[in-house]
Amino acid sequence: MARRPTIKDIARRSGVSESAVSFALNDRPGVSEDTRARVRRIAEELGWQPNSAARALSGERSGAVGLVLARPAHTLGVESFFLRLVSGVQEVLSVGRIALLFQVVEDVDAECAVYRRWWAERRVDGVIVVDPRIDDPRPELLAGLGLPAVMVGGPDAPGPDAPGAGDLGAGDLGPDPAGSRPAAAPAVPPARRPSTIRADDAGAMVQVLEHLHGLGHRRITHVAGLPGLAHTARRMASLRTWSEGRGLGPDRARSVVTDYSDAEGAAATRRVLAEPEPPTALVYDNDVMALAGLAVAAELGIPVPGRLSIVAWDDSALCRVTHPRLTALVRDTAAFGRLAAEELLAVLAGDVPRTRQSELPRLEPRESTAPPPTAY
Amino acid sequence: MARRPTIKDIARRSGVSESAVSFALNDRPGVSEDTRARVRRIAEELGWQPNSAARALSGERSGAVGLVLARPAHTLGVESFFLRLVSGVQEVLSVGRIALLFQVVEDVDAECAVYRRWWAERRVDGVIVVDPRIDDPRPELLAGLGLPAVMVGGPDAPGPDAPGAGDLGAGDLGPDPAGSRPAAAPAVPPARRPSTIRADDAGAMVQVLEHLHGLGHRRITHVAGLPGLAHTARRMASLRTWSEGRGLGPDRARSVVTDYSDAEGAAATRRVLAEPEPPTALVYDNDVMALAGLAVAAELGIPVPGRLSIVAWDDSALCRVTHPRLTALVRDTAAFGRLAAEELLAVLAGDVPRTRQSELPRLEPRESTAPPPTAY
DNA sequence: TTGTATGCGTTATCAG
DNA sequence: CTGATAACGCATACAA
Repeated sequence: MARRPTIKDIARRSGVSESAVSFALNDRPGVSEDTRARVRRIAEELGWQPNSAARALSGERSGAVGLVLARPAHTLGVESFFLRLVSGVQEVLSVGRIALLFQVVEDVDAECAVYRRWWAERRVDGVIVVDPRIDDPRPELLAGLGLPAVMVGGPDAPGPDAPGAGDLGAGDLGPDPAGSRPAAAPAVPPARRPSTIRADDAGAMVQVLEHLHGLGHRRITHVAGLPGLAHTARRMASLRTWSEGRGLGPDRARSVVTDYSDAEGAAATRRVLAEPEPPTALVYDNDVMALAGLAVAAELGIPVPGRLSIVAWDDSALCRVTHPRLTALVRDTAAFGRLAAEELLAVLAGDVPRTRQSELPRLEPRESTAPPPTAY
Repeated sequence: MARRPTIKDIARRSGVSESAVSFALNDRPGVSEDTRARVRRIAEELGWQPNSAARALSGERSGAVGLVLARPAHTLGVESFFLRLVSGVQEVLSVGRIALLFQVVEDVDAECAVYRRWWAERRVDGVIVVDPRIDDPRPELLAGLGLPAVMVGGPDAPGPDAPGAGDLGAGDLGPDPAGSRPAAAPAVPPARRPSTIRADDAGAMVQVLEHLHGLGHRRITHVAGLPGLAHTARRMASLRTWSEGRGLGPDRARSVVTDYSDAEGAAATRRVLAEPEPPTALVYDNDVMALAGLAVAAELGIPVPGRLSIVAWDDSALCRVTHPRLTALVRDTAAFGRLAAEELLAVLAGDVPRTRQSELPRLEPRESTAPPPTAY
């Protein structure tokens, strides 16, 4: 590989010392404006860029953040969401010349292993964590490692956001880096806990339900995603609360869980539509399942929205290419990613981890929702 | 962040020198089996991992490869393909503990800028390049930088694969790292040109056309993707060659280009179906457009496959959730990614860049293809 | 077989 | 304001 210019080259060409060059290039005082300008010009000419390894070695900063996607192999409904999220994340990172390390793994255990490795190798300065779970081991792990992190789509009701004293072990080798589970780990100072970007799943669910209720629907089924995910739980809880408030029992409004796949989405649809009193409206936790549901309805000869209304959680091109086009919950996923990246940069800059709220999604009514047949 | 163990810690604990530890850990001769075992045990205990920055600095290797996705904002049809590709890439990289740097940018110019920056920062040891184009500036650029690369889905007819002598300039600072286009760059030694992983688009296209022709179709339209992409050109050329061989003029078999979006896919479908002698079969270059086309047909009251057959290039969950389910060209995208990663590792290990062929895709007939009405 | 001495490119700490 | 000099953690050529 062709040789790349170093600070030494610049120093030689500009006739000053290496440290002067370093100062000039990093906007530090201790160098005359004249010299600074000249050094910069020469650096520019030579196409110099700081060697990231050298900088990391001396500066304790790798200039990279990580993102791991644990996906259970056959589940691909979240992809569109995911790529838009990453795109937003990078909009923010790239201005700070921060690189993104990306890894796809099979499950959360593997994900944790990646975090440990990245930490031990000093590969990343922080991580963005997606798909928060119930009893999630990751916040503890990351806090224990002292690896700054942002949980994307964190809990609706986070613990107290205590600003932080508390320094984790000036101790010797960190918390058992090779070792087993963080289960027995001691309580972690709140200041090192990951930040959280909250999506208002509860509010969004109410919005959807009110839309359907307003149209006259009284039998609604929520075809939820993986039950282990925090946002699934939040949506289900929100539905329960809402339906109690509306005086609808679990026979009228309920959630059924799936693994997000088209197969389970279709199966769930078939099951509930075969009941003696089938729902008149279905809310799907992603676009792929909504499509699968629509296909099942077509197959059964059930007109949408004539006899069945369908709502997709999360919009995508898919929701607009069906016939009828799907009513969907639209959110600005790239903005979500930007917010997460900004928060991570803030934490890296020394801010106390905190919880931030993203915008409430907007329900976009299209052709797949209408009053139920009984309303006529 | 908690302190991480270094080689020095291991040396102290095991009572040998740092270099002995280094030898032991890197499987180099010059250390007794006894010592090696002990050192390893202690390293394990301490949870030691090599500091990637230090290793990169001394070893000239960053232990990371890069992948840039230039996507024109509203185009998201390739996503499913892309994530599966990345997943396959990582299966291979992760065994070698190579990290993947991932970046999403707006266009090819920005992509080139990323390569230059990564090169100058020594961020990556090599890159995987996707979406080869006609008159692609990237191979020249990468060859000039001396950055090992693999083009995924490269040309069907690559230049001669000359094994390589030729060393690019022991020259001073490499090829104009800050500078403008590689246009005026001198011819690049073949040995530094990127490797190529070929997908047999031509063969796949013939397969699709033969399937349709066998069913009786004589008016076929290929709704192609972005015309600037090499694989689009290959598919179009293949269709032309095939149709000439079959004696079908451009009024019977032809390609129309789009930008891959559902909108243009739908528009193209509407346009061709409105012609006096509309095609009886449509081949779409991605799944999203195929879905859009299906929706248009539904809207126009044209039964599929009764009066119109539809084929999707690239399978995904989407093709299985429609009604009817879409006949699709299935390829093992993860295997494609694995192959690309293996080739990159080989080049990094010193192999001469070469061209490798991935498996021919398989056409999976489903419910969207049938004989045309005129065949009855 | 083992320990010592350098270098990798930067940043940071000192003296001048 | 400037210029040596020492880290940072690892690899390696060389001496013991």
